[in-house]
Amino acid sequence: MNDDAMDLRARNKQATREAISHAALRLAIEQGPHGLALVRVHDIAAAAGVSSRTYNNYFSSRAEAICAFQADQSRRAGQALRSRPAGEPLDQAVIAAMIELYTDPEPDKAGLRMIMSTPELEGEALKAFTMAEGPLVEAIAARTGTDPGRDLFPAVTAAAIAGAIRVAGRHWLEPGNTDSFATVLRHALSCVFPATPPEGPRDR
Amino acid sequence: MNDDAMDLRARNKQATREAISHAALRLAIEQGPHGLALVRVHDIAAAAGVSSRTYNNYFSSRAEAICAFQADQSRRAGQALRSRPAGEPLDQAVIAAMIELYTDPEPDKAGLRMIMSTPELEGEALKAFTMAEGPLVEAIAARTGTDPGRDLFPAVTAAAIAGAIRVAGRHWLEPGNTDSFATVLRHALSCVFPATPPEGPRDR
DNA sequence: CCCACAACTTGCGTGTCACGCACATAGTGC
DNA sequence: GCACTATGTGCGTGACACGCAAGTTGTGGG
Repeated sequence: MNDDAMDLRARNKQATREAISHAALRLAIEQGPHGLALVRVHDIAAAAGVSSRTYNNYFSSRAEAICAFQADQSRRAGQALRSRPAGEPLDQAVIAAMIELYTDPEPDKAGLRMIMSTPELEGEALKAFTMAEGPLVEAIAARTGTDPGRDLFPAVTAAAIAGAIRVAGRHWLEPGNTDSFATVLRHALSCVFPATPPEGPRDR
Repeated sequence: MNDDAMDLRARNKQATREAISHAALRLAIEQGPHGLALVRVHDIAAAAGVSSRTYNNYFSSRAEAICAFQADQSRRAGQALRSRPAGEPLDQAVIAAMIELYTDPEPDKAGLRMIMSTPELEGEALKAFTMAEGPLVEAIAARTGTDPGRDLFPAVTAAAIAGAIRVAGRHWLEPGNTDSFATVLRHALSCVFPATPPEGPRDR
């Protein structure tokens, strides 16, 4: 995260990666959901200032490059939950952590609309949201004292959270909606926790 | 579903579609998760008895063909839930409907392992599971008397259910597991409904 | 300060793929 | 039986993913 913590090589690599994914998303937004096929690999690479071959060293498909930002954000979900106070109940911790992660800053509506409403990107977008689950499972298990290998609760809850975030994004993009993303996300996550989950480890 | 309800054209089309997807899945399983690149479009088409061009008229990627069966099953989720008795509580209806849909017959372990543990298929597999959500939203909304356009509960719950089914599949495939899929699925879905959802329409 | 090594970028060649187009064939309804 | 439409097929084209080898840039030891 902090550039000073990496050597020059790692910083350059990170910068190249971000330049490519940023260029890919920008060009995709320019063409809109229906003109994705017009965004050539050559154009993305040129816009990022690298060769087409280098683009392929970082991403193996346009979809992967376009959705990279979303995927990176999802990867931070576990860390966001872990950074909440230890005593905080799971539902409150999850809601606070996810709102902080996904609304700082407010998501780019055009970018989110691009990756969530383009059929060719659908699979990669789902992968991006699903990437939050792995880290979340560990964080939830640690907070609730359950064993993710024996108890399905952490994995199911993580999947439900990721699904709620996705649903919140879809709802936020709808034309008539005027609420902030934080508001929508809070409502969506509240549906995941209608009641506080049971105390201590569960049987099986 | 019933062939007699379709004319000859539709039956032939359905048969071709199934022949292609079945051949694709079979060849993929033969090569295993690591040899997916060796399964050529030409081979799939030949195994299904059609030309490569026809294969492309039905599916636009190998992943789509291989995961077609899973996708078709997900599309029936809404109908499965609607076929439960009207008075049955949501949680019981969902659990009964999903167990019936996904364990009749017991899933093919090799096929499920193929689509769930092959990186190149990950996006398409997620799309396949997510396809259950649309029909489920309508069925849940109808059963709970909520408006899916105003209330996020049906969509979030549908996403949670689809996620639970996916988690159950992953857990069922783990080496040490000896339970039937119905058992695993029941446990996973129970995590989605720790308490009965509130009665009647919800605010917002 | 310099040099050997490792990491990264780049150009080229190859095999595969998705898809538009035009034509052949099969099913349908009058 | 006859037009009409839907579907299957062969061919050609443009794009892409990736292996390979050579050039370039950063790193660390002497």
